[in-house]
This record gives sequence, C-alpha cells and structure tokens, in this order.
Amino acid sequence: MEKEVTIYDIAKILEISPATVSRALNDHPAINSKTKVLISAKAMEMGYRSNTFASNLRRRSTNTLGVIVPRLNSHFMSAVLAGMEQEANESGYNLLISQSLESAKKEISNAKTMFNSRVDGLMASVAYDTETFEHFENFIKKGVPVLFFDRIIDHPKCSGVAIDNVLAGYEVTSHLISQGCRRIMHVTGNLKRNVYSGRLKGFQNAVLEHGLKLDDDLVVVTDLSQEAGKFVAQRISEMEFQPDGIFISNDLCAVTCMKALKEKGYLIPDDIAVVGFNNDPVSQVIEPNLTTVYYPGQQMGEVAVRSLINHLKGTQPIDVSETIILRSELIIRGSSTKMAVSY
Amino acid sequence: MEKEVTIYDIAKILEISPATVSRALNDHPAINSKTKVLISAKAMEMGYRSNTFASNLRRRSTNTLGVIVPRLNSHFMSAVLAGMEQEANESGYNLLISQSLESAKKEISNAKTMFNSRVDGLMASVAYDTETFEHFENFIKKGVPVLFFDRIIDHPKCSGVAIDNVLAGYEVTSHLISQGCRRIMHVTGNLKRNVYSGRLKGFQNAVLEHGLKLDDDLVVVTDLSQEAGKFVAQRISEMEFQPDGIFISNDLCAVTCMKALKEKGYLIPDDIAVVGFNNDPVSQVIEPNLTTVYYPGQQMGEVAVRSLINHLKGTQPIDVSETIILRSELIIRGSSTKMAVSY
DNA sequence: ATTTGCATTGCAACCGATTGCATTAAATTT
DNA sequence: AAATTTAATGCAATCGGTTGCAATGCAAAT
Repeated sequence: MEKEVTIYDIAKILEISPATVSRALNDHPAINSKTKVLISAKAMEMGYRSNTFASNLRRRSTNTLGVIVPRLNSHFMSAVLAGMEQEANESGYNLLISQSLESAKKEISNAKTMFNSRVDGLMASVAYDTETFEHFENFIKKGVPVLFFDRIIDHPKCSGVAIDNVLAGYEVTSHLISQGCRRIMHVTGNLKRNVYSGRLKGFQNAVLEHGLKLDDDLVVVTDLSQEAGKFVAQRISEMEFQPDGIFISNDLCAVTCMKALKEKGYLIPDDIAVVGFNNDPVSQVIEPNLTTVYYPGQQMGEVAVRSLINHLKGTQPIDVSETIILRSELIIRGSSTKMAVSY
Repeated sequence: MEKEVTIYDIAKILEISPATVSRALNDHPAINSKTKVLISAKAMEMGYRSNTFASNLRRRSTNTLGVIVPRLNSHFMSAVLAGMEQEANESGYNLLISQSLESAKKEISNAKTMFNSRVDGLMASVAYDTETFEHFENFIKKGVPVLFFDRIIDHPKCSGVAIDNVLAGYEVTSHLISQGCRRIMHVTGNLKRNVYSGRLKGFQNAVLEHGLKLDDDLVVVTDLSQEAGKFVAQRISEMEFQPDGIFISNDLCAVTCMKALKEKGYLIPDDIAVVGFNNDPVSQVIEPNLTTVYYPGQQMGEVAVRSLINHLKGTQPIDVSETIILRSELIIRGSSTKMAVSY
C-alpha cells in the first residue's frame, strides 16, 4: 500500500498553503492562472488524486445518485440503466444501483442503504407489492430529491418520468378492435402499479368506446412471467367463449403465450390476435412477429438523470415536482394483422 | 434541510464521550453491554445515521466495489449484475457500475473515476478494443484487488471468473460435426478477447480432430451485432462453397442470421445447422429453436463478488490470484438437429 | 504622498467518525 | 488492607479537503 499524495504534500513542496492548492485544483476564480497551472502540473506529476471522502465530508454532498429497480435483468431496465449511466457519467455523477427483486421489503432495505450512503438524489421504479411510501419520505424530509420512473408513485414532492400508459393501452386495444377483434382479453400485472392500472384503464376506455362489452373474465392479473404466459394459453383453451384478441402487458410473457397457443393449434393472428408491450428483442423473432408498444428505455434513463441533476443544481427548484411523459409508439406487426378484415 | 444527528449530539445528551458512542455503535468489546443498549436506543430515538464519509475518511475504505462492463443492456450482463448486486448487498457492500460501451477510451476514463472513488475492489469485463492494461495497473499498485470476469485479461496479479471457452467452442463444433456438418463456418468477435479467441481455438481443435479442413474463409470476425447477422447471411448466399453449419458466438446475432437465411430460402437445420452462444431468451423463440451454450451469468456475478470480498477480508491473500472456471452447457435444440444423419 | 481598490494568498476552523493511549473505577489477589 | 488486574470510559489527535474571513501586495486614483 503506497502513501497517498495529499494537497498538503503539494503545498509543502511548492511552499504555498493547502488552501491555495485546493482552490487551484477546483479552478477557483480567485487564484492566479499561472499558479493554477503550476499547481496542477505538480499535482499531476506527483500522482495526486483527490480524496472524495474528505471532500464529501466537508461539502456534504456525494455526487452519487441512487437507483432502485425491480430487476436488473430485463431488457427494458438495462436500457434505462444504460441511459442513466451515460447521462450521469457525462455530468460527473456516479450511480449506486440496487434491485428490489419485486419485494417491498428489499426495496425498503435498499432505500435505507441509499439513505445512509447519502446519495444526492434517488431514482426508483417501485416493486410489485410496494404499498407504503415511508421509506421515500426520509429522503424528502432531508431535502434529497426523489424521482420515480416507469412504475411511478404519485406524490406532490416527487418528480416522475413515464409514458402515457392509458393512451398506450387505448391505442393497443383500438388497434385490435380495428382488426376485427370483438372479444379481447387483457393480461396484466399488479394493478397497484400505475403502468398496469393505466393500461387497463386505456383498454377499458377503448372497449367501451367501441360499444363492446367489458367482461371480468377477460382481465387476467398475473405476474407477467413466462409461466404466466403458458398459464394464460391453457386458460384460454379451456374457456367457453374464447377471445379473438389478447393484449399482454409484457413481450416475454406474450411470446411464451403465443408459443403455447400455437402448440395448441391456434392460428395467430387469425384465431387470436396478440399484442405485447416493451418491444423486447423476442418480439421480432417470434413467428408471426409480435405487435407491441415501443417505449424508450434509454431515453427514459437519460431524462430521469437530467431532471434530477437539474433539481440538484437548483436550475429547477427542488420543491417543484414535474412529471415528464415520454412518447410511446405502437409497432404493428404480423401477430395482430388480420389479412381480411370484415366489418 | 434538517440538521443531521452526530455521535457528538448523542454523547452530549447522554453525558458521555463521543468515543464511547462510536465504540458502542460499532459493538466494540470494551464497552459495557448496558451502555451499548442505552446508546443504541438513544441513537435510534434521535434518528442517527452514521456518516459514511467521515467513517471512510478515517478508516480508509469505502465498502464499495466498482464494476466496469462493456454494455449494461445485454441479457447476459444484466444477469451478471443481478448476481453481483445480490451477493454484494448481502455482504454489506455497494456497487458502483459503469459501462465502457465497448470503447477502450471510455473504459480508461471509467477506471479513473473508480480509482478516485476509491473503490475497495474492481471487477471488469473489458471492452472490444482494449489493448493496454495501464488503467488497471494503478489499482494493483495501491493494493486494490482487480478481478476480471467473462472477458478476462490474463495477469498474474488479477483473479478471473470465466468459462472454458475452448471447451465450449470444441463442444459446439463437435456437435455440429456429429450432426453431419462437414463445412462449418464460425462467426466470432474481436479475437483480442479471450472469449472469442478461446472459442475459435476450440472450433479449430474440433475441426482438425475430426479430420476436416480449416478454411480461412469460414472464420468471420464481426462485431456480433444484429447487422452482422444479416451480413453473414448475405455473404453465405454469395459463397461458392457454402457451409452446412454455422457456429455464431452470440445468440442475438445468430437469430438475426437465421431469420435472414430463412428468408433466402435456406432450410434450417437441413441446409445449414446453426448454433449460437449465451442462451438468450430469443434462442427459445426462433423457429426452429436455437442450439446454444448456456453459461451462468447470475452465478458468475455472485462468484466474482464473493471472491473479491474474500480477498478484501484477507480470507484469501491479496497477492494470490485465482482463476475460477464455471461450467458451461451445450443446449441442443432444433436448429442443429438434422433428423437423418448419414455417414 | 496618501488613500482606495482589487487581485491573491494564507489562517484556522470546520466536516464526523475512529483509535492509540491514558485514566479511573471496580474486582481480584496476596 | 494493600497491591495488582481487569473493565470501562475519556482525551485528543487524525483522516484530507473546504471555506469564511483576514492579510498582504501592488496598481490606480486622489
């Protein structure tokens, strides 16, 4: 273990005060530019590196943003994280990432860790079964901005970045109806989460608006896992009045369901049209290709970080929360395009 | 912004010294157990939270592990990260994650950030075009352990976690040969990276061992992107002596290639058998399902963290580097199973 | 020549927890 | 009862930057 070079070492060698060294290295305006050059050259030469802790301790900020996501290993989330990382990195912030594994308990524990690590800001996409808000309240009390993304919680003091899930759900459903579907099933996740309740809402709006009937049997709440996809296919095959269209709130689940339906002999889209959500790579591999909703994960991550940093820098007042709605896009592919549409 | 509670506040109220408070909270053996109870109760009551920076500054350690990956948004990487996060979390460590986007330059800059953040240990999977080792050298000089995973660099002072790529490449190729393939193409990535050079080596070994001919035309170095998949399909269709099997070192690329080949009228596996690598979800969606090599991302992440922490805790001496080889598994599916094998 | 103003730099007190060493009180031994 | 351990706590220095305020020097203004 080598000894670290400190600003005191530099100061001693150059016979100036540590304060000047500190200011010079931080490009403080009161320092003569020649002195700055001299100091930074020496610092470089001596292999100096700033001690973040000493700095953080004194400045009371960490230059670190916390992120809590349900799962790291989903196509969408990794896109979000990639965007966050890129944007944070460009602004000189670090990212502290943890996953709740869809458990409220772990989310609370993660939040506590982030809190103790004194992150400057927190970004979270909440777990399936999160009910309370208490673990975020601490941050707000201390003036640490909290921003939700994708799975957001509506709170007057928290910003949010999401898509218009109601609209997306509405568009998907309208599309299915325009393709001739009259009995559409909707497979969704925990309705506590805005993403799922919103899409359901959009689904219901579209169904009603087109004069179709809402049928409780046609709304299936699952965990949207691949197993759930198989389960849904099985359930459909056992139904008396089978649906002619399905809207599944997750591509991986939708694809598994399609595979199972195909195995049971259903023709897609003729017997049953299918639409997913997320534009996961698998949607372009399944035959026929899966109609889905694209929404920009990478961009969502970038926007979230940018918004949070604006708050931190005071560009945006901290007590003004904003909700940013990103555009989503229905991508129509073979799984929902009935060739002969008869009205 | 509320005022933070410090050990001094607790000390003042209880009329004891801050030193005792500090020791009590850290469960120091020299402190009376009744005093401990008293102090921690008071700390809890006052909403005390330890200031990590003050502590880090004094203790000269951060409880943080750095991770540098080529890309966050790949199925494999997110599995690795999920594993790392879980294991680190359980051991009380935080994760600082950044991506190089396959650029050596960004990797170097990321390494510098990690270095300045004084991570206790570093885990890295190197970028496509990384040539130098210098940016890791700094860590080693300071006694910070560096561990490579998946895309590893062989260095006497660094540990590594990976699979046996030579063996995996050998198994894939032998399998294709056993299915009757006699002219096998291998599509791979930058050969500077062990994962690709290893698999190529295994490929070559298998080809030679079975008395087949090595043909330079049949080894294609690409970036393994989806575009590369299309490109390969095009190239095959233009070849005079076309291959009857392809081994592509990445599932997403392989799947795109398969799709393109199917569009061109090739029958898979009968005209051309295809094998990928990684067991990405798409491999089970493409028709026919893609034969591939599974290797445990989540587990790789867990093992990496555990190994690093063992080094840190001194369980494992820091100057003893180890290379852990995880088992990979060939998963045979339809894309490479020629029904009638004729010898 | 004296005053005023500005540009630089230094002093010294923080930030909050940790820890070697000293101290005190209580328990044990002789 | 005196001497010696042992247990428990306190003192004060330390980790390395940061920053309000004071001090210095020199040029411009009066």
